[in-house]
Amino acid sequence: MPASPAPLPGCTGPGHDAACASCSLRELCLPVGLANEEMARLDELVAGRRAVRRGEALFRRGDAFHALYAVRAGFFKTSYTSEDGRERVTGFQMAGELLGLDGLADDTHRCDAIALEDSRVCVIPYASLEALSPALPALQRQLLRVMSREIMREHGAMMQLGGMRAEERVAAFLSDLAGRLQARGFSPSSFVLRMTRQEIGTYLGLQLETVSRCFSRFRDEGVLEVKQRDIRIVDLAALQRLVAGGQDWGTRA
Amino acid sequence: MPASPAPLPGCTGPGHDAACASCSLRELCLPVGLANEEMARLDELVAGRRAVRRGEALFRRGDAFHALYAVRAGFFKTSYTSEDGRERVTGFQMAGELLGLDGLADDTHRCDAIALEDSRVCVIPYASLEALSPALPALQRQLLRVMSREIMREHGAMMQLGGMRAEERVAAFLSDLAGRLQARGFSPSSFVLRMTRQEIGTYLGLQLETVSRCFSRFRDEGVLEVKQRDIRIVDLAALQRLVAGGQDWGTRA
DNA sequence: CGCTCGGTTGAAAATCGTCAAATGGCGTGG
DNA sequence: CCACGCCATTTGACGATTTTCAACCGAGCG
Repeated sequence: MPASPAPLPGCTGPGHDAACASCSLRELCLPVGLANEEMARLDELVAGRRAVRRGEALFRRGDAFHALYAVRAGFFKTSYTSEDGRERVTGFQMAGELLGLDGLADDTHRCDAIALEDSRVCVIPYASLEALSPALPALQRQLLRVMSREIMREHGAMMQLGGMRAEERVAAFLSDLAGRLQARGFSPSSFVLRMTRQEIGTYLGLQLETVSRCFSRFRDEGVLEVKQRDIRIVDLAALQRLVAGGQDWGTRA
Repeated sequence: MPASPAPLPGCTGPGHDAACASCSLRELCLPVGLANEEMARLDELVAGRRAVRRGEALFRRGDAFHALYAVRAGFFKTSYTSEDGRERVTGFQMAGELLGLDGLADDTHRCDAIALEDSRVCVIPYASLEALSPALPALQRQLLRVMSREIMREHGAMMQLGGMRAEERVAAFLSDLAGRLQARGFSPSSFVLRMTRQEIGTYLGLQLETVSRCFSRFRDEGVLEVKQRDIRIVDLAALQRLVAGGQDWGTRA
């Protein structure tokens, strides 16, 4: 790690403990495809880090938009909350994923971002990003790519859900989660859900009871081991078959 | 219209008949918020126009990505098609809306864009856009905004659908359509659907029969007049109440 | 130790998908 | 110009899935 000293012990200070160049997430984060020198400049941009404790908001709907956030560690959900207090989860974000893109549209965040466990993020002031962008075409390109990917993700994942039944949705959810965990070097088969059944439900467009029942059925079928939020995927292939099956009839005859 | 002569009679030539500055869609299209001089430069970028006849593809999944398209007139759908020929519609685009953003992620289009009526688009080569971008921060900003909006649109519209029942989805669909038509100076209450019930269905995650039944029910309730694809919205407020109601219980108890 | 919250499970009710048939428009070809 | 056939749409009946309502369990916390 050439650009920065070893990770600092205290991590809530103004500086950040790992430069982009030495960050283990650089292959999943904004710096994808940037040359070392470019990465260094992006690095200067990162205004600092912020710790968000479980249950706290990184930003809330209505907040002025002035920064993007890269999740460094932890787990977030983004959601809309209607006046009467009911919420719809729009996504779950883990390390290496970007938060705050929703604010670009009109300089105001349109959803809440809540930490589901104690988390840390890199703060990337948007003004600086914009200022630096002309000098770093690769960065701008990457930013657009990330956004495009985001569009595809929603577009893909969510739209597909439209044509799936409950079991298939839950299978898709678990399979997606497993894939993302694996990409980050975590076990794709054994993990702890950071969100409640209710949150999964509103994300998938299902009732919490239905989600619970799906978990139970998978357990009964030997596909999954479930103990509350501890999940062990026994037969990932089976889950993926379910997903594929559901996509297939897509719009069915 | 200072910059260009009146719309030319023949419109399939290499040039385009209305410069961005004089285009009636400039408030809805990429040029939003650009100064006149900036618009002129964007204008130079537009490599030309392309006519796409009903049923033809503007681009298909797998096509190399090299341009964005602004719909100048007409109506498109974007969709994924699985191997067995079933398709899922991911969106409908009308004049002033951008197509092709899906290709940014990895330089390959990930969905099909099909004209639902004879249409014309402005072709904006992405290489030029990227090259010009550093000199036109406002343009870049606008591009990001459009993408952010797109994300919110999907995220918003689609996610909401997750928690809605069939009637509410169809109401949301019609109400959204009415709003977009109005923004373009068309009648928001009387219009012709350019897509089939099936396409609406796959877009909303419903069966075509269910869509048809919803139309019929709305007709019976005096909310709508339906004659095949001719639609007249009699009571828009009622539709909007349905949508709001559906969002409210959002994730229900 | 009692409480609350999250999760599980059951049974009844409602919604939506599935299958089937009939109608009507539109374009093609005679 | 008309007849034919295909496709989109509508409508009905039935069945499957999912929601709703309700009760219960277990873990964590004051």
